[in-house]
Amino acid sequence: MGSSNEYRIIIADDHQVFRIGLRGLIEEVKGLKVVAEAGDGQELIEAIEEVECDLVIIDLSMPRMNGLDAIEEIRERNVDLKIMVLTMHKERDYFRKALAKEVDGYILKDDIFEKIISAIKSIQEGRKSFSEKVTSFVVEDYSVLKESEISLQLLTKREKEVLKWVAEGLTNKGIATKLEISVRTVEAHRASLMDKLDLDNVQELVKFAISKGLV
Amino acid sequence: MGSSNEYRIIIADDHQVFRIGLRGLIEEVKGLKVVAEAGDGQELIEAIEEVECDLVIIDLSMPRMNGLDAIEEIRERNVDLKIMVLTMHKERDYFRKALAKEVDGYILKDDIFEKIISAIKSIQEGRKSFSEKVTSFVVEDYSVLKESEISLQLLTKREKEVLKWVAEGLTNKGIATKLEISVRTVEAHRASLMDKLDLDNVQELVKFAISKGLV
DNA sequence: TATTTTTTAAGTAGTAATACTTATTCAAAT
DNA sequence: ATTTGAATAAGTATTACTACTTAAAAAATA
Repeated sequence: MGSSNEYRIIIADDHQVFRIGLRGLIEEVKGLKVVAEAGDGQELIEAIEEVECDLVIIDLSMPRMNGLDAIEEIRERNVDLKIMVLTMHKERDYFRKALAKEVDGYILKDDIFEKIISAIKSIQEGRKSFSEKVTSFVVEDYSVLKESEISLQLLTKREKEVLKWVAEGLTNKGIATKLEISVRTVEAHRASLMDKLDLDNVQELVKFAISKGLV
Repeated sequence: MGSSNEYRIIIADDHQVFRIGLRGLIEEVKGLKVVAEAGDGQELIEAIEEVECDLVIIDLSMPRMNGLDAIEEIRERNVDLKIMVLTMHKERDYFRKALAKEVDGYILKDDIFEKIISAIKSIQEGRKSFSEKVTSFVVEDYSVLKESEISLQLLTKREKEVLKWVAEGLTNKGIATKLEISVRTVEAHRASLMDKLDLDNVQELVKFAISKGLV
């Protein structure tokens, strides 16, 4: 906890109206005080340098420096500071990335403000607090996500190359010409990657390639 | 304008904190009054039925019924109501879709609240108001975007259906079975849609379908 | 160095898709 | 009432892809 008897909070969110709403709500609670506001990650870093505080409430999507980068920056400076993410993103990916940076809370803007306040209280008391709407991911992730994660690194360099061109719309013959190899070789690569990925038509190949960012 | 001498506003946004902030800001302005709040499109429709109002401030991404669908619903009921979109989405696609539904304003949550208030004033006086950050699209769109826009509505219902199943990964025979028609018919539909879209392989079909949200 | 994986390639047969064509029925618009 | 567009379907020939097999260099790894 900080130097004063009040719990000192900084709000970082790029939406001014939201900041004003949140500040109003927080300051109605005895013992909580908003000591600074920031409209982006850069401003947040500056604010932390200037004013002492105990907790940072931070949105993930902000201009200039986004929330995750800002959190990393803060963690690197090794300041003893609680971090609570308050965002609209309920996707597992955002949550996982935030967790990896060891945030103390992850609350959704969807949640009612009572939830937000109770999360702040929890963090103040040294516990962590996460929105029920995202914690379910943790359980699933430990069982399911592994397989799809490894699928790409299961392919050889050449196979990924072929896959890319297939998704781009080339025929096997076209790919053969492009890579200066035989059509039969392209067919072989294509067959083996379909086998590895357990896909059985071009459509699925295209969608897989897109989902992995190959095209 | 409504029955009272005050300009009556309904706020629809799924984030309670944001609603509270916005309500506070609006009610500081003389002559403006927030008569209802809604957390999703459904609630908004109900609110409109119950209370009289002049302007609806509406977010695009909301659960149950999203903003665009809600706007369509409102427009169908033919109530004389101004609609102002207040969203975080600056992508041209959202803006264009909102414009197509003839909204009276499109303001970003990024904007400062003075901008939001002045937009409300403009709309109250019968004008329209759009955030500078999105109006630039309009100019560009009139030259470039036309072609790709019409491409989907160029297809018949059946063709879109076939396209969808192709992208899902079915073979022509599979589609034929599913739709209870001959393979040759499926081939015909497929040929004509490829002709219309000027595409010449499955890969491009899949990507087109994805880009248009068919899959 | 020895072993495994990757990349290369081909044979053979079967399935799927395309490029043309033509043609009937039905509904909607002129 | 006539025309147009949509959905249906088939013939014929060609091209593209798949499923199986086998196998030999080349490269990476143990």
